[in-house]
Amino acid sequence: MIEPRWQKTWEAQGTFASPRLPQGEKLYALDMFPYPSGDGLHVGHPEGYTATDIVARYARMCGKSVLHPMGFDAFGLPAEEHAIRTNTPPRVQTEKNIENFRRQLKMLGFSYDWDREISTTDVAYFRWTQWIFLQMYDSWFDHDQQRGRPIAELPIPDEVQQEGDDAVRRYQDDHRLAYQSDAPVNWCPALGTVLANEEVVDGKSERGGHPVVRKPLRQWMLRITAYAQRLESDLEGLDWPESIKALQRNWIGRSTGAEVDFYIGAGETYDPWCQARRSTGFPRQPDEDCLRVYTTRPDTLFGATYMVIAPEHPAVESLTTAAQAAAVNAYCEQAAQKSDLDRTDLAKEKTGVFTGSSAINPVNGESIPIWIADYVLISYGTGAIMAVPAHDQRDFEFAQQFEIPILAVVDPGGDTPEATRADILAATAVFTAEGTAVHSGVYDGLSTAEFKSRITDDLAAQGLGRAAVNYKLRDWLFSRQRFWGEPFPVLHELDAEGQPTGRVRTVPEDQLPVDLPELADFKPHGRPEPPLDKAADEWLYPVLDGVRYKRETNTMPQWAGSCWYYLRFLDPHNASCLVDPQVEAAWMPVDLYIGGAEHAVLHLLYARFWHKLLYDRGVVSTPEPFRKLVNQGMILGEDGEKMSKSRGNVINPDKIVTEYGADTLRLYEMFMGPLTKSPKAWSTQGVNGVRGFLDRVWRMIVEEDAEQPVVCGAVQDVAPTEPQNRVLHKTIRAVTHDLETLSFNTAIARMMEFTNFFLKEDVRPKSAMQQLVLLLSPLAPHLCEELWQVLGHSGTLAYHPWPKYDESLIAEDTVEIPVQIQGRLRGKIAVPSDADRDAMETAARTDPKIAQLLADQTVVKVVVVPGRLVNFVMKGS
RNA sequence: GCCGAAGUGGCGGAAUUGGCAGACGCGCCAGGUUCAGGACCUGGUGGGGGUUAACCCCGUGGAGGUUCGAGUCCUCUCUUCGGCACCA
Repeated sequence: MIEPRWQKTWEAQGTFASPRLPQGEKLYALDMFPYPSGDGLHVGHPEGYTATDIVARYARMCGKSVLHPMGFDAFGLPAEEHAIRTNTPPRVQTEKNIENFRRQLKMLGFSYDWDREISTTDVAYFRWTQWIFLQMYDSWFDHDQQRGRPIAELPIPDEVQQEGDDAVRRYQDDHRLAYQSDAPVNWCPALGTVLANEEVVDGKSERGGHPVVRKPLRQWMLRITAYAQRLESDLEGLDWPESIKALQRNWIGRSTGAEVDFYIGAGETYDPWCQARRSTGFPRQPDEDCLRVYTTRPDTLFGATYMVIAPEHPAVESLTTAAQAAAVNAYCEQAAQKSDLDRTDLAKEKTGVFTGSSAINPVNGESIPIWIADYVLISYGTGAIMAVPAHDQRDFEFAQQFEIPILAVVDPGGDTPEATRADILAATAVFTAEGTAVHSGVYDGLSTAEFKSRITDDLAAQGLGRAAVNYKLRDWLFSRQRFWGEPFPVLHELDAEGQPTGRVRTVPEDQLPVDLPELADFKPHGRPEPPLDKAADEWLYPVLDGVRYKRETNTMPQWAGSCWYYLRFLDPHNASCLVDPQVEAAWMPVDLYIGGAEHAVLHLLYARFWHKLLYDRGVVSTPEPFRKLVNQGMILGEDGEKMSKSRGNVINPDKIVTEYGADTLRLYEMFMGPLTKSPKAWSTQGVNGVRGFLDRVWRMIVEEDAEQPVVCGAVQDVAPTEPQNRVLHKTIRAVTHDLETLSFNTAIARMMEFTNFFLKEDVRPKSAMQQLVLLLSPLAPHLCEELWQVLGHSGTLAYHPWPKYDESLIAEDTVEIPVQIQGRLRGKIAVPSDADRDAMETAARTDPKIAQLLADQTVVKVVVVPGRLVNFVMKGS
């Protein structure tokens, strides 16, 4: 077997070790590192990995310094579940799985620099994951400068300062990029454990089908929303698929509109309030006697016939009248029980309850009722809306349900596909698009766009509103109730009774890492608190500077380790910092990042967020980590269905390598179609075809049936003939171009054509054979190294200069040109390749067949494209 | 509902970006080789018509349009896949 032999050679000689710093042009080619599952490598993995490997090998032959690393994203739920099931430490199984993955990756001949291998579960690695968390904790976001800054630089307002140190501390805590908050968890009493979202199906545990309830728990959040603006606008400069950018933009969900305050005080105090607002302007925080809403359609203010606040809105209590109290309490309690899913998917009918109070519409002074309904989310905008039923689908449904008046204030100007103009103006149909204002006082007749900007300005002048931007993006719930994840480097201070004081202290940097404790067993302890609460006291209760603490027992989510692994590859063994700044500046950004589209949003957004914080804190030198991103397509089974054990259509890479070889697997996956095409169905016949091609390449160069591989007789040390040179140089040109554009399928097709041609040649110039071996080597490295040796070379070809093509050897003396009449193909002529228009037209007219067709016809126009075609246009066309 | 991607032979897919549609591979057909099977080699292979020759017509999901010329550009439309989905 030649493949394992070459793999050993590469490893023994350190062929693919990257230099600490690049010399000359650099290429950082990165794969999305895998989660080492117990099932081993899936054929989807080698697809992207082969693509980056080809690019990396090609770049080396072009003289670039290449960084091409691999590692493992090894924290995760399956290992934890396995540990619970077998009561063995998760690290044991994880390391077995990594070993298997490493074996499989090496078997495929990827040119990784294995000295840089990392796993997110390495203590020496997650030490720096914890360190980055400390940077988050130590940062606040300066909205004026749009960047994260050290918490020490946070300006403290005087009134806070006067309240004392505790107030200052709380104020800082409220501004940190990592902060604590109560967030609901999926608590399953029957299993006695907290479940991840993916372990909950229809409100029941995936395993066992036990009921799951939502229970608030103190957890860590990351303030990713602070970076929403930059995460969106910086997408523009990235060489990413537009579809992925669209997905991220959609996820960030920027919208523009206005915030407006509705007065909720007593009617007779409305005028003085308005007066006061005119002088004070729009306050940063709304005062108690108003309800602040966010709307993208301030132009529909005149059509607001009621308001809605979320059940969790702080004003619920004060707005509820005695008569409504019972109904409101019941409704809010019910809403609290529902999960987000229940509130969306299952709620076909709008629900809500009247508070008994009303507010005053600032544009016309009219009083409108305030309702509570769970179709308004506390987590978006201000948690309160003005409802314009005539021009919002949800409000329309709600108003119909509860018989609230509907007033049309936007004239569509004509019938729409859904409704007539008359229905819309009569408010019996909803219209949500833009139009012309009606029933809007002095604003009547304005277009939606004009109206929006005009009324926003007017409200701002009166101190009643202001332009505002909102994002769908939410802060990132960053803690998990798991034992197989990075511990937080955080300590909770305890008082003399052993109760938490509420003060938090971070583990000093020089005491990192905080390693995971050894657990006696892995069974759930039956409480919603994290499983690490079972750890031994010496881990759980450290004493620092004479103060006793309890460690944070939440762990970080799996995303944490993958947020920055691309940085550690640059300097994986550095014990004194995350990455040497000189090394970072030399290698970053990642030039090519290939992985599955399933990470389009979360991983790529989280990683960009972390990178931006590290950029703001001076750890990295680029604002974005991944310059070019490519998503490989999904590979389906032979039946065209997604591969799964239950369907029995899983293709095992080990089996393919055993039967056909690694080069065949690599080449086949690249030949299946465009890299990014998705999905692609596996075809064993296709694998066979590719194997046949590699066999023909071998036979083209090597003597068959010889004891030892020797160059076959047809391969001779002679200069190529003119046609041979043409094929050779065309192939070099096409393959070079195709590798640059990641069009591996066509590159392979071009080399097949080369092979088909030269197999028929009785004499095959050795120089041409060598060039082909070089061209094919990034794709099928084992075979090509072997052929290179057979052709008489001693070392590896991995750094041999890439073949160059000579345009003058490609050019033909004469070319065949299609002749068209009325745009239809009617004949072909052979002309000198440099023939001018006149010569081409003459040649076409002289062709017997064309001449006959042109006889008795009036040619009104002749289109001649030199080197391409001749087209005669007749009268009457 | 909104956003995005894609529809080309029996199949996977090419087409230097407006210039000979179907490269290359699979499959299939015929022939060669072989005890046989497989492997390998040679030739053919979009559909229809034709005196089976020359040649003609049709053809890139569908309908229009722009152009001397459209798989490629524009408008409308259908289908499939992926994502988001009470975000005011």
